[in-house]
Amino acid sequence: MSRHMFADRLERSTAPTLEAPIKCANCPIAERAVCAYCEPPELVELDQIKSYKSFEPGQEIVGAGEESVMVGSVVEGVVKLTKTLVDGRRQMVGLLFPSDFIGRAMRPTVEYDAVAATKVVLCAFPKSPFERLLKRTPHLEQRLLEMTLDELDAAREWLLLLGRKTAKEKVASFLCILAARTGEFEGADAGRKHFQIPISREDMADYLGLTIETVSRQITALRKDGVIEIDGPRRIVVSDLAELMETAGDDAEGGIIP
Amino acid sequence: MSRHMFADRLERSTAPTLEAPIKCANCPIAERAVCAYCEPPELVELDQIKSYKSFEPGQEIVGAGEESVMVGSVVEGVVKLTKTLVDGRRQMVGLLFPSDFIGRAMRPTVEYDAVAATKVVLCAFPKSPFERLLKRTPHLEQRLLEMTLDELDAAREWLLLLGRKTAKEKVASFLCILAARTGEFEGADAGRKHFQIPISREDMADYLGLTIETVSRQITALRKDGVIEIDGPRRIVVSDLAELMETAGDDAEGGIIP
DNA sequence: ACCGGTCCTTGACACACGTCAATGTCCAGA
DNA sequence: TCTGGACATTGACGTGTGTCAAGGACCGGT
Repeated sequence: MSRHMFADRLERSTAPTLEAPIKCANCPIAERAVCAYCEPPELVELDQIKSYKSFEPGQEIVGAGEESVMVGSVVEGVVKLTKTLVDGRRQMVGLLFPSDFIGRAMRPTVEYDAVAATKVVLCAFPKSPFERLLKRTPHLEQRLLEMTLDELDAAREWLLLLGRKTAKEKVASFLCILAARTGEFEGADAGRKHFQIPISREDMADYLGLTIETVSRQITALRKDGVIEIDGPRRIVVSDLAELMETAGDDAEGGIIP
Repeated sequence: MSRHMFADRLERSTAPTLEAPIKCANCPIAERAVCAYCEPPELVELDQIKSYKSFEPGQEIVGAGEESVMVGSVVEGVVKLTKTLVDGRRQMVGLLFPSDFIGRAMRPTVEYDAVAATKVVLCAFPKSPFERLLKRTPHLEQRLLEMTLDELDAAREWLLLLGRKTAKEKVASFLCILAARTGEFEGADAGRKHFQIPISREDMADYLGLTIETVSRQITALRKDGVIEIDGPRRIVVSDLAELMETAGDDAEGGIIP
């Protein structure tokens, strides 16, 4: 995934005239707010205050307790949000993929650490003008509300996972979520699906409330069960998606893959 | 807490004229939307579609998978939101107190069971007219966004609790949260604080991702440590709030009690 | 007062997962 | 090619919490 690939995708497909909406790769905020036919002034303003920011793997984007000054969208890469107890125990509380909203609109401070899990490109807006724009642009506010509701739904599914699932179910659930979120960009044929795990075992452990050793053992167990195949620590082939979902413990019709 | 107490609190303090805002006890939706000075038409409409609904302890308010037809506010009592795995393991994913929003605006179905944990009174609005109103009333939508953001913050703190805290820390954290949410209505003097636990041990276990036996044991342990005193299973006296928060594992300055 | 049910507490034991430690794999840099 | 470090896997063992079971406390109905 080279830098010049990013550059390509970030090119606007059209100029920001009032006649045509702006295309902003993987940034639904800019893309949707920018509707030339209903609110021309906002469109240009939002486009003008946006900027792209890049981060290396492991680099901190913003830390817990800091003042919230930017909001935006993930354009490329994966961002992890984590909370840490005084003695160092860490729990992931958010995992953001391209097109996800990042930042805390309408809140003064950040309550978690946001760290790049891979190379990351953000489409960022300064918080104050974005909020002013938000108040004047109902359909933008509505869009933000919908994204927040999505995150809340995901968080509630996550609570169930952390509180009541076994280690094996946790790992299987995580792979299901990954298959749903990243698999769309990769191969899939008749129940088989292959994709990259974009984060380390340590990050998986922080996501699932486990240790890296347990994560590793459960992945091995799933391989021995014939549910997945492994090609290097980061490359997964799901042999039978239905069986993986069975192992994850959710209802078969449960909406993991919408 | 008698029925006639509810009736008292539900009385409108003023008539719903355009000159004076409506008071709706513990329903910030109706109370805030109803601002006679900025949006008179919405105010009257919101007041006209609202209705009060009562539920007995254990009664289901709405079930997972059902169509979402009502939204509203908790006026009296405590509502639990739970998710259940196919084999019956249950996890609480929300615990609503008076003034909390309940229901799923902008979503077609409900993804969890909502059950009255105590006697409950809701201030309810039919979903469709409420949503239409929402789109025409930016400050109402903004209010809903803020409440959703609050819930998301609480959910993230909850993820940390479920994923990384010990049983003792979980129970202590829960008591801290209760002290913050219900203690305001009860006694408090110089570090000491007493309040009722409004839910059963089973509900606590579902909240904390534990079994009732472990919850019971940890409460006993906290009592033996001298952190709390017990007067019947539902009545708690926090001897030293600072020490309880210490036991909960959060940073001392961490914002459990805002 | 007595009974039955529900809720809570306490104890003995089991096991899933954490902890500690060793080994393997891969890759960048010398 | 060798080496050091980061990351992942595997094994042996310990422990926190679940499971199973018994008993206590309370409450409403008869």
